Amino acid sequence: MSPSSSSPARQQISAIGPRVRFAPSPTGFLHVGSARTFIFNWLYARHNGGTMILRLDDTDVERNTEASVNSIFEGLKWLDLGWDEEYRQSERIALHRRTAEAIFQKGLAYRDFTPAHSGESERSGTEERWLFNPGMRGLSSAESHRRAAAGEPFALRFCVPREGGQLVRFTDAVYGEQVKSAADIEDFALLRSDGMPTYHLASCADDADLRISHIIRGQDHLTNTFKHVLIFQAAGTVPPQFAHLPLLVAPDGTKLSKRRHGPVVSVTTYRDAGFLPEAFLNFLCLLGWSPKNDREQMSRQELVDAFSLDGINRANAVVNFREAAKTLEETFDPKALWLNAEHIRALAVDDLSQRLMPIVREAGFNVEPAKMKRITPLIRERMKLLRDVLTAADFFFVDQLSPYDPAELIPQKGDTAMALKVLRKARERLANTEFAQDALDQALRAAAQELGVKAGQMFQPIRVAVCGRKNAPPLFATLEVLGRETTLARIEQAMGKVQ
RNA sequence: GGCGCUGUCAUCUAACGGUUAGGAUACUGCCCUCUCAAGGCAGGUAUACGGGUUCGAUUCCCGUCAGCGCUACCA
Repeated sequence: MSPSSSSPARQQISAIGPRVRFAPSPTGFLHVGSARTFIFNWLYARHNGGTMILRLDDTDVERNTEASVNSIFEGLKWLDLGWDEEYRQSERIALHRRTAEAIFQKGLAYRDFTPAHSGESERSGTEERWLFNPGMRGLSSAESHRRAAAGEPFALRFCVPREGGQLVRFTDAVYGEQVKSAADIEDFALLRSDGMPTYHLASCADDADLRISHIIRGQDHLTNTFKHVLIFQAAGTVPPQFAHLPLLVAPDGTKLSKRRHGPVVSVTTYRDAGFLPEAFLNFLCLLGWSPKNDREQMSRQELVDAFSLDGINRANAVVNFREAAKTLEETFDPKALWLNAEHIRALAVDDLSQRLMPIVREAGFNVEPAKMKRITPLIRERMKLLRDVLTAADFFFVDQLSPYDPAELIPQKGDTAMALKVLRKARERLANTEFAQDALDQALRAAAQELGVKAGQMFQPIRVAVCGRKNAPPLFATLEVLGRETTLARIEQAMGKVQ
């Protein structure tokens, strides 16, 4: 399950089970849409006992960066799903060229000597649709060879059959039977004029060579698939099975993009905000896929067991995040937050506690793991994000409470006098009560009765004195963890504030 | 513009011709309760529109509208 070291040398190809791949192009950080594609591939592989392959599609030297490669690994590492084989397209260019050459030899591709970025490309500016350049497609082979031999640069284009109303077809596991007239497909490039393979060529050549059995990818490739089928056939291989995934879109319906939508589309944003990888995984799975039994909160293993291509639907799914939200929490899709809270509550206390430690430490608090373990059960039902530990349990970490409004110390339907009376009583009683939940509970309730105030009126001033705010975890458990010394000191301070 | 795909509550989705169109999130109210949460209960909101086919359409067909994707020597 751990990533194999990047040895591009031919690895043992397993003949057992499906072989799927995730093939990102390293032009930015790991996008949530990409992460979901990875996840669906991984789920399919694991459910069917197959092989998960990571392939970096880095043939575009202009735009690929090593920083992007790193950030993709960073995101995938956080997801913690792993893969079985790893390749880099840039190390397999010889294969791509061989494939292109073979297609050319069969007469299924031709040289296009049109200079790159020439006036010709302005065709995209016009409303004209471009299918091919007759002058180049119709070049005699003698002429073609002559110009190539003379060193004139050319791109290699696939010669799409456009006579006789040929149809290109394939079956998509999600979108069903797909048919398109070959006449509607343009003569796409296989090799650039610098000899580098294009995405279409490299991708198909690698898929064939790596014996990929199922291509599971975004629906933005659905139309491209017709070209790919043409390439596979020209290369003399049987196309793999296809399954296209509905796209993830923003609330405005447009494709998720960093430029338009900001950091909410980056996987690391979720990590840094305190999402549990298993919750994030769960959330993404529910976008465009359904187990069909109304299950929502699912563990990694449950997802593997339940996953099936049949459950994938066809309509785009919107990630319901909010741009321009005031708080971090409001930024995320509410369902993602809810699922995260569910997963947090499903975690064992020790486990959660360990995950909380680094966050607390990074925030500058020095807390012993043993103490954290005692705090965790008090706050875990009050967290949506791991980072919430900082606001939910802050008073456990500090020596000195940050300033709060003394008015908060005044109980419901009470006054300053009552607050003072309660605090005084609490100080007295807490000085010689055992600091254990039950004992504290009994002692303070009894004290309330003696004072003739309601339990709530008794507890609130103490809570505010000790936590610095009205809303906090259950009081007795809190006091128990805080201990007598801290509790009494804070009550003392509170008394000073009311006067 | 051409080609392709899609259209069920605000959002994620279920219902493979027959359901009072189900669940979840979010929202509102009530209960529980030492506050806040969590939990329980209850509530409102949906089949884009128009035609067919059928005894019967969310479901099948056609059209309209809308959205998205592709239309690069990007991936």
